[in-house]
Amino acid sequence: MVTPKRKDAQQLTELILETARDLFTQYGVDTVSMHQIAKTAGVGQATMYRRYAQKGDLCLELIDDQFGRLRAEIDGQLEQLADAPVLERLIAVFRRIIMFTHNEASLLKAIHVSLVQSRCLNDDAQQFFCSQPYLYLHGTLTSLLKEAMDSGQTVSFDPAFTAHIMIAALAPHTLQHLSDRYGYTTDDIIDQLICTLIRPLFHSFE
Amino acid sequence: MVTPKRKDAQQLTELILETARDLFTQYGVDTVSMHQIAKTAGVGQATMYRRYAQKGDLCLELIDDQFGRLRAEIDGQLEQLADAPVLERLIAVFRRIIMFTHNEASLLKAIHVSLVQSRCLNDDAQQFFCSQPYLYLHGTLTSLLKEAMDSGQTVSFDPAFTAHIMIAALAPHTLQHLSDRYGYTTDDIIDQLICTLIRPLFHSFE
DNA sequence: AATAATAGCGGACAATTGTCCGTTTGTCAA
DNA sequence: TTGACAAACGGACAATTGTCCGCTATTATT
Repeated sequence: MVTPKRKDAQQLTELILETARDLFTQYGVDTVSMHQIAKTAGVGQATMYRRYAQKGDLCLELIDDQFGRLRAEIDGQLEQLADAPVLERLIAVFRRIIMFTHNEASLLKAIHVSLVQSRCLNDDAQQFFCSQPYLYLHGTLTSLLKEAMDSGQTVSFDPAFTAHIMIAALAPHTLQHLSDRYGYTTDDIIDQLICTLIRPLFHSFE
Repeated sequence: MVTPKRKDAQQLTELILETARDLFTQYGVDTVSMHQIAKTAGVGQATMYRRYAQKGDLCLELIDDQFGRLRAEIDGQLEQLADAPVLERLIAVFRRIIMFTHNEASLLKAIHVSLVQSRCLNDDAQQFFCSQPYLYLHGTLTSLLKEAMDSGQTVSFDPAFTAHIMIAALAPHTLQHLSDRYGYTTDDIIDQLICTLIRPLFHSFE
C-alpha cells in the first residue's frame, strides 16, 4: 500500500517554532496571537493547530531546549554532589528550579494558562502533569525526598505527594507576585523557600 | 450639580448574578460563556463587562456568600479554640480551607484562570491577591504562624512569605490532580499537607 | 513518466471574548 | 411639568481562538 509522508512537514514545524520564538522575543509571549504566528510564518491556521492545539503546547516545545539545559545542570550537580548530604543536594536542585522559573517566567506562565483553563481539566491525559519536564522534576525531587526519609534524616511523609506540593508552591505567578509586590529578590525567595519547605523536614535542622 | 444614579442598576447586577448562578449549576462553569449569560439575562454585553471584566471576577462575586460562610466558620473555630495550642488552631484553619477549595473547585478554578492569564499580570492591582478572600486567608494564616514562631514553638521563618506559599500549594488544579490521578480523598490530602507543610515547622513534632 | 491515493496544507468559517458609541433613562433645577 | 445633563444600557463591531473541508503536493506503483 501507499503510506506517503510529506517531506516538508518537518520543515514547517521548524518554521513555525522559529517564527514563534522570534515574535515572542520581539513582542512578548502574552501579546502575540496564534493567528499572528501563522500569518507571519505564512502557513494556515490548521497547519499550526494540528501541531500545537494551544499556545501552551507551543511554549512547552519552545522551552524544551532550555529545559534540557536545566536537566543537564541538575544531573551534573547531583553527580558532583553524589557524596554530599541529601539536604545539600535538595537545596541545590531547588535553587536550579527557582532560577529556571525566574528566567523562563513568561513561557512558563503561558504554559500554566493552558494547564489551568481549557478542557485539559476534563482530559485523562492532563498534558502538563504528564509532560516530560514535570515528570523529570517530580521524579528527581521524589527520589531525593525518599532517600532523605529512608535514611531517617527527616520526619515521616509521602515523598511523591510532597514533591507535587513543592512544585505547586513554585507556580510562576506566585513567585512573580512575591517579587513584584514585596520586592523579594530571587535569592531571597530561594532562602525563604528552603527555610519553609525543606529544612523543617529535617531532624538535624535545629 | 447633578449626580444621578440609576435606581435599576442594582437590580441588573442581581439579575446578572442570578442568571450566572443558574447557568453555572445547570451547564457547568467552564461551558457557559459570558455572551450566553448576558443573552439569557437579557442585558447588553457591555452592561455585564462594566461590572465584571472577566468570568473570574463574576465567580469571585458569586463565591462571596460561600466565602462569608467559610470566614464565619474559621472565626468561630478560632474563638472556640482560643485557648488551644497554635498548632491545633492552624490545623483547624487548614482543614476548613481545603474543604472549601474542594467544594468550590469549579468556581475557584475559573477565578484562577483569570488570575494567571490576562493583563492582570501587568496591572499594579493584581486583582486576585488584593481580593478580600485572599487577604483574609493570608492574614489569618500569617498571624497564626507569627504567634507560633514568636512563642518559640517553631523554627524561624517569615510568616507572611510562608502564608503565601501555603496558599499557593493549595491551588485547585493541583489538588484536583492529586485526587484524580492518585485517588487521594480530601481527608488524605489534609493529613498529607499537615505532615508536609505544618507539623515540620514545629519543634515539638518529634 | 504517468497514475492513483492520501497526508496534510490553507483559508474560509464559527464561536468566544472584549470594546465602542449612539441612545435611553433617571435625577435635579426651574 | 419640563428641560438639561450624565450615568449607564444595548447592540454592533473588532480581535482572538478553534474547526472544517476542498484542494494540492508527495510518494508508491506500474
